Amino acid sequence: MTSRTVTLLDVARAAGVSKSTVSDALQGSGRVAEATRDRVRAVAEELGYRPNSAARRLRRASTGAVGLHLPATATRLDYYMNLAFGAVERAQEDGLDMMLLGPSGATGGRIASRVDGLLVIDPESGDSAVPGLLDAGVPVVTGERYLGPAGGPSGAVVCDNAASLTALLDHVTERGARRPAVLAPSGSSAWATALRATAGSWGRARGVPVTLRTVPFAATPAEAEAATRELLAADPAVDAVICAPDGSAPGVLRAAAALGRPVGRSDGASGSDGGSGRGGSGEGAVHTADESRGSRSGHGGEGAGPGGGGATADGSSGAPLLVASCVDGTATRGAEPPVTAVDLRPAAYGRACAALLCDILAGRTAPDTVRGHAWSLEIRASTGPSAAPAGP
Amino acid sequence: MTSRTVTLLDVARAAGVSKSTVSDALQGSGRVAEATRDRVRAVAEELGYRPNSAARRLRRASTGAVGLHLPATATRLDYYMNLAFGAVERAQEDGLDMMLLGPSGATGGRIASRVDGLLVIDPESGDSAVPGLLDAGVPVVTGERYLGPAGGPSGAVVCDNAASLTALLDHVTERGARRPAVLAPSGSSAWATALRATAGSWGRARGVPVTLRTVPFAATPAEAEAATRELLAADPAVDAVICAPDGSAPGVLRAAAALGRPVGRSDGASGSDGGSGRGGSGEGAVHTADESRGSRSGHGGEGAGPGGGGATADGSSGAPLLVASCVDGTATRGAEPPVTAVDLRPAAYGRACAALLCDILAGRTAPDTVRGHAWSLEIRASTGPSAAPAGP
DNA sequence: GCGGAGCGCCGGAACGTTCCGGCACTGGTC
DNA sequence: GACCAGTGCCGGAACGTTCCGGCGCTCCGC
Repeated sequence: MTSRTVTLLDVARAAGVSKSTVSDALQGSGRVAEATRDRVRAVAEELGYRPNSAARRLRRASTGAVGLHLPATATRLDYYMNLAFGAVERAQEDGLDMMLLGPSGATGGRIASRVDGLLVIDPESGDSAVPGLLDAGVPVVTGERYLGPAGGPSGAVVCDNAASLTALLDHVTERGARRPAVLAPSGSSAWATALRATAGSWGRARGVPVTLRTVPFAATPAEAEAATRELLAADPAVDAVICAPDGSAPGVLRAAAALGRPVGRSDGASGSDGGSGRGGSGEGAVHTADESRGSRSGHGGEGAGPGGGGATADGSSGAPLLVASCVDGTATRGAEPPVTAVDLRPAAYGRACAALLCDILAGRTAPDTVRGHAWSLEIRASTGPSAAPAGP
Repeated sequence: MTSRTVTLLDVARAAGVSKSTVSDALQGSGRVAEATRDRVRAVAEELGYRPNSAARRLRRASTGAVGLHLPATATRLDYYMNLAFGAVERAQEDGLDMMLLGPSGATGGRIASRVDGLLVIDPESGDSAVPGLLDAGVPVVTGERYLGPAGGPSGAVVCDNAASLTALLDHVTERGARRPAVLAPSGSSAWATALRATAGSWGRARGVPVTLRTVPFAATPAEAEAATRELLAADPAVDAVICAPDGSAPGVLRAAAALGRPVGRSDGASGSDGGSGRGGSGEGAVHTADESRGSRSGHGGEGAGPGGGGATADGSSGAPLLVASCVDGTATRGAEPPVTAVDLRPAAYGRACAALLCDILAGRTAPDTVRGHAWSLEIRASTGPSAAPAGP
């Protein structure tokens, strides 16, 4: 309160050494006797010395901060919130601050002077801020690859989205689905692109018709519901819906309910408990409602051909529907029934991105390193009896 | 690429003036002839001069950045994501960067040297990071008041939570509810505290028993569901549930469904459309079930003893239930039926907080200014026929 | 006893900016 | 014609740190 701030020089005078020695002692660098080092540390502590970061940065020519860019459409998705906090936490371990960059990214030109590196998550080639970020002159790590015209070399942390969708498709097939459909995200992000491609290739490889339908990158439940309704109206033989966007799975469930399609595997003889006391989300809820709907099988989605013919003519109304999502989150975990999903582990993903950037900045790894990030399949009631009853 | 960075001195030499003149010319300060100013500007532009922020900050003793602290439990809530982006956007307008502070806030002591001001959102007295932030020595603006031991003076942007819950209670009463219940958040945030207090005082003032039940600050749908089940089991006469936490409303709806309580107003003679074609979430779902409800007004109160005695013994099962939420968001908008909620307008709230901080930093307003933030009540199907049919 | 190696510490010199005092010059006034 | 006010520009001095070269001292080997 009295004196403004306490500087290196103050500590030096108090400790009876020069400012260089104080700097060396506190930084751990240079050659300083252990006794001196301890004394300086004690004095600094006592005086409440805090290094002036602006001065340090000026001298060291590094800002001590990294920037974080998220997709503009992200504001609805808790996925990115978790990712951001994971990244912050990891960056902090390396003493780096995290600047949250606005979606506009209008500060493109001068961003390089304020951060040492950049984290660009799910870059979309449609995002006008991205190119400026990619060659801002600082190391960049992208979360998922950038598919637009490349700038300078940049690291990346990628998920094997083809594998995860494949796992999902394999899973529902194993659980009895014969005609899966995929609600794939639009847009040009690597994630969206990979999912659309995989939906097609998986079907061709397995000889199974996969209905592909495109929905917005950050589709709302209502949009997913509408898409599902249209999907099922066009082809009632569809017996599994894998919906990609975060948070939209409840819409699929609602559509299923409205159309009288029970969700989950039919043979899962889970006694419908009549609300047994407290706690965890019971399974119940899904009960048939057999109206005979006009069950004409129109010519379906854009990707798929006319699909596997005949056989499904009708009578499939009321048939069970398996539901799964490509992104786990509050919505899938909390849905009724809980929805099988690929857990991308966003916090860990954020950590991984930050870790790679830290490693690059510290020179511990090459600036164009690409690392993978593991996902896991969370099997829940929406694709059959879950492995373990979900605890509270 | 050739020469490293272009400095003020480079511009000065190129323009044939001194560095002071360049500085004055570009900053708009000082006395510089208009012709010189233009020339310097042109040269700077041509050379691609970017001021070194570290040097500027060192000299000016300001960092050009503000910190943002969010509740540790926030990672699930898109509310805070929206708020954060609103704040970033506003700060950017004043040329300020936004640093995302980790939930741990372990960097407490030295934070003052890295930011010019702090935004602390929904500070909870249980959050150990908050006190350190509040007297970090820089101006602080809190989103909602901090109820713990106060540090230095700080500005605040507050919502009238008492008024919004009152509006909600008034609304459900007007729509026929006689025994509302509130699922109020635990914890010591101003928001939670106000809601708990208002639930009690509103009931006392109106002579209406209000059942108060506490749920976690960031309750999951499952937790809200369990709470609602217990609530309705203990007192089936409850005919409206107002659930506070963001994202948890679907749980209330599920509990209602499981207990056979239709959601919405019974008299809302909305022709039950049989799923008319495409798009928007239909209203459906609400169908009468006119049993005579026991309409006695027990002595409610927050403590809620064993609940209103007799009279409600039974028979009220199947009576309609009104549902509303204190926080609007994806979950309430996308629910089936859509849930009436108080829209706190998080992005605007974030903007308002940032705006106040900017004003304080710029000396445009006193450091302990308190401003209000307006909310709006979004009436939807869960409390009766919505005013306007929800568009897509 | 003397040269050299190495250890411990020190004194500047940057880093790029802003700000303050001051200098030269112009033009008006008594 | 001398003085004064005002304008336009400049030079240096900070801001607080890190880094580099160097200086004295101790200790060892021959």
